[in-house]
Amino acid sequence: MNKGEHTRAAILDAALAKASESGFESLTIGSLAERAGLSKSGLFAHFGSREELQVAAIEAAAARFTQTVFIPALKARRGLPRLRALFDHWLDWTKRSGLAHGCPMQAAAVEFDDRPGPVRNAVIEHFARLERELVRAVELAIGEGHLRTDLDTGQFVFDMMGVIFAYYHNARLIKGDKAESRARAAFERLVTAAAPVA
Amino acid sequence: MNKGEHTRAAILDAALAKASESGFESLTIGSLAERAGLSKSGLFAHFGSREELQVAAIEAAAARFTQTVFIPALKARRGLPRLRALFDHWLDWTKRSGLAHGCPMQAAAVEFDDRPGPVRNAVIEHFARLERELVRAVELAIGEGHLRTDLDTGQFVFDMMGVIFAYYHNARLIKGDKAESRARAAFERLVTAAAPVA
DNA sequence: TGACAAAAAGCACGAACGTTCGTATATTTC
DNA sequence: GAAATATACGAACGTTCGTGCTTTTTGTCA
Repeated sequence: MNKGEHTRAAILDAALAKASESGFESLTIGSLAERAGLSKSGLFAHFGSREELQVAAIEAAAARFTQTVFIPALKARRGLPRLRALFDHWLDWTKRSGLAHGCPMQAAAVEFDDRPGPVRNAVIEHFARLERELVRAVELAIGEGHLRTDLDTGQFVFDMMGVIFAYYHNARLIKGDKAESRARAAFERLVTAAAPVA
Repeated sequence: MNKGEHTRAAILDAALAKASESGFESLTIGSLAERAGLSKSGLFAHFGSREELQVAAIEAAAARFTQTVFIPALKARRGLPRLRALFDHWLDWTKRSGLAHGCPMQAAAVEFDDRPGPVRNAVIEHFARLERELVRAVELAIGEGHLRTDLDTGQFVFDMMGVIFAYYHNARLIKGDKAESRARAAFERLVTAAAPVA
């Protein structure tokens, strides 16, 4: 890896950590340069603009999500086990990837849902791909005979995302210690309701 | 109402509209003054600081939520009908209160979940009260015989909030037109699963 | 080791930030 | 109507914002 690519990666690391704490809107050139141990202009040179920096940070977060959630889940047997693995890794992916202060993608989704532009497009793209992959995983589980054949896959994914959102809300804002157990219980109820008819 | 209180209310109206669009962090004195037709200093005099302005905006949003969601729901018969009314009004409360660009409380929850201070405290207080009221509504439904007596009320509220979060995510970011029908379907499944044993 | 490219820093800019003044004009109270 | 208070204004503060330009340092390879 080049020197330039190396520092660029380091900058994005710092950017993700900061975005996890206080959102992507807090990604200012100055504060990020200080955190990364660079001068403003030195950092700025790596990205053409602040917006490009934000987009790069979104893409870095998405890549890390893939690396922390999807890739490891492939080790589980396909079907329901893999779907469970996806859910498990999704629950604690922020901890496992050093972003202990919350899911940056969710923050980005809320911050940019009404602000058209490249950043919003990047966020939308990530969630669209995430949804596609989840639907595919559910379909695989159906194919393996682990879930009902007449299951509404889109609805299942919708419900699953709701559980995740509720978990992050509870764990981060309220600091409720029951968040994880409730999230798991909710997911189990989802799976049970989608089980094949006996 | 005094002249001062009147303009203060007008400022908070503008603040809520802006926060609905682009979050509470976007509530700058200058831009808000321009939108409200005041000078920066004129607006500033109504609040001791930007932070106090943000807190006031949170409280105004919470009050409007109460007015748009809870108060009208009291007209429904207590028990399950009222719980349904709460869910219905919660789904479209942003439209019905002129905040078409999304739920400001959810935005605030994500923006401030890791930033201690008065703003965060105000957000936490709102969600704590919301949760209390929801639990109470569920308990009433149990008392009326509309829901199982052994229902885990906290879990039910957790699930219900998940549905709402998934709805707002889908409707706002993805602009999915199925968001509402899926949210209603998810809530119905929740209610069915919590129905009394026959 | 020297030449050349890449990377980082230095410097400056206009604009916007929150905040503090002093002052002028409405509004309320007597 | 006079006195007192509320309300709003405009100017300026020091700071930070994003973004250009130029210069210096650093890395890379013949």
